[in-house]
Amino acid sequence: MAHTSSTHWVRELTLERTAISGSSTAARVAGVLRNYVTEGRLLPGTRLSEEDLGEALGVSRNTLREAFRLLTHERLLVHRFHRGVFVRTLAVEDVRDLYGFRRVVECSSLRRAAQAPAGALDRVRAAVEEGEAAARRSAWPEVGTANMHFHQAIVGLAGSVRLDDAASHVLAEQRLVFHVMAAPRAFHEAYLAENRHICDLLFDGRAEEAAAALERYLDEAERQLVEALTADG
Amino acid sequence: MAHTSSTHWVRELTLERTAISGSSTAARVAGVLRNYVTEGRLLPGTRLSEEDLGEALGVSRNTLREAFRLLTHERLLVHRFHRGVFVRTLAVEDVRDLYGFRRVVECSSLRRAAQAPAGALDRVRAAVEEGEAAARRSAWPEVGTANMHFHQAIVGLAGSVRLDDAASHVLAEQRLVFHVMAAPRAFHEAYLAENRHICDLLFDGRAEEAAAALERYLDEAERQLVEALTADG
DNA sequence: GCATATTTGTCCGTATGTATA
DNA sequence: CTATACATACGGACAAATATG
Repeated sequence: MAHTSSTHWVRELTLERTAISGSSTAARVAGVLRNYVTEGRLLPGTRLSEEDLGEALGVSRNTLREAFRLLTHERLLVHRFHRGVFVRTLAVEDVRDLYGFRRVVECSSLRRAAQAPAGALDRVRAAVEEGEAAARRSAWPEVGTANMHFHQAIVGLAGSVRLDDAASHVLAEQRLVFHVMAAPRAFHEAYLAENRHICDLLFDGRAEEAAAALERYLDEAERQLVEALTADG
Repeated sequence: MAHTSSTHWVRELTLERTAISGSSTAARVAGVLRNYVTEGRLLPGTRLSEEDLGEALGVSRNTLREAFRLLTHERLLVHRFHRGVFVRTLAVEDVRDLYGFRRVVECSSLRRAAQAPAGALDRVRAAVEEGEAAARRSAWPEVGTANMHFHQAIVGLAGSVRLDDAASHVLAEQRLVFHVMAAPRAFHEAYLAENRHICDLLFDGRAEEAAAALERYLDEAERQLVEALTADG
């Protein structure tokens, strides 16, 4: 029986069994777990028991393992042989790596904004406004989500779905480390004005300045996260 | 029974059963299939039957599906719901997408060469020399491989393993479309001098010029591939 | 260090739903 | 419309490795 400790969060898991749905069961299970991880309800280091989870979600071990594999490929989970799967724990070098990726991809995408596909620029502005609106409502988790949309929209300026895809994985992984910030509100809030500034430069056709601003922005965010990581762990 | 048409290539499949080997069975299966795809022995559009392949390789369907997932994640295979997995067929828009990714990632990595980690620059030069040596031996497939190493080394200048990873998938996917070139020798040979030129600019500290040269290079390669694709497809 | 219990790794058989001929 | 072939998903079995006492 479930003697293991991690029974709290398992209990509240549910899987939408509605309709036939185009996607597979494993994909839906992966979606549920992905939300739990990115929303911080499943913390890094937690072990995901095949038996407990399978029972809670009402799926077989084989399908559950399929969902695990999907999330392992996205780097949200890690698989240790004969020991199980765990929510990924990011180290300092992982954070540096993530920002190295983002500096290359996001800044370069900004510089190419002049050749951006139709509608891509508008999605950048929409993400900025989404964040500002959420801040006015004091909905801080949504501010964080809007911030992710902003950066995803910047990558979208390059017009490559493969680049969008790689960026979305990196941004999801990024959420594994946001929870170390003691004051997430202040952390995300500070970047609202930065996003607006970059957006305005972009619509002014000053792509090079926008890219430079974003680079300073990413440097600062990396510095803050590394500091928080080394402080407590 | 094997009534399906695709029995020729399945027959010659073998899986190294030697030793315990550090890697999993699925990883070895994926390696065998990856080689078949990148070497052009398994052509785009071919369906991979779970039953036939599992029997030929002597592995269970579960293990085989794991291998399929690995290769699907690399975009070498596509998975159509309830229809099976197929060797990916690239369309013109895929080629444009690939080069969109490469323009952003490779050119931006070149521009950051000044902050490249130790040894990264040397790996660029080594790849250039590897290609030149292979050309002197008239080993054209190896010239193609060295060319991939060159571009991978350029991305390595950015110093992000996640970026390296994304780039390696894109470069592997690129091989799905090389087979449409009627004269692969001429295609790869033409870029040997370009690689050397970019490498020299890089070692001269003229990163911006190197990035501009690479951009023209990628534009030209894309144009050639699109032309070849629209001609016969 | 040893013996036991638990968990994962691998594989099989089968039932059901879906697409194609 | 029927039949066939196949992927999807489940449940069970046993081996192998790990964790626990």
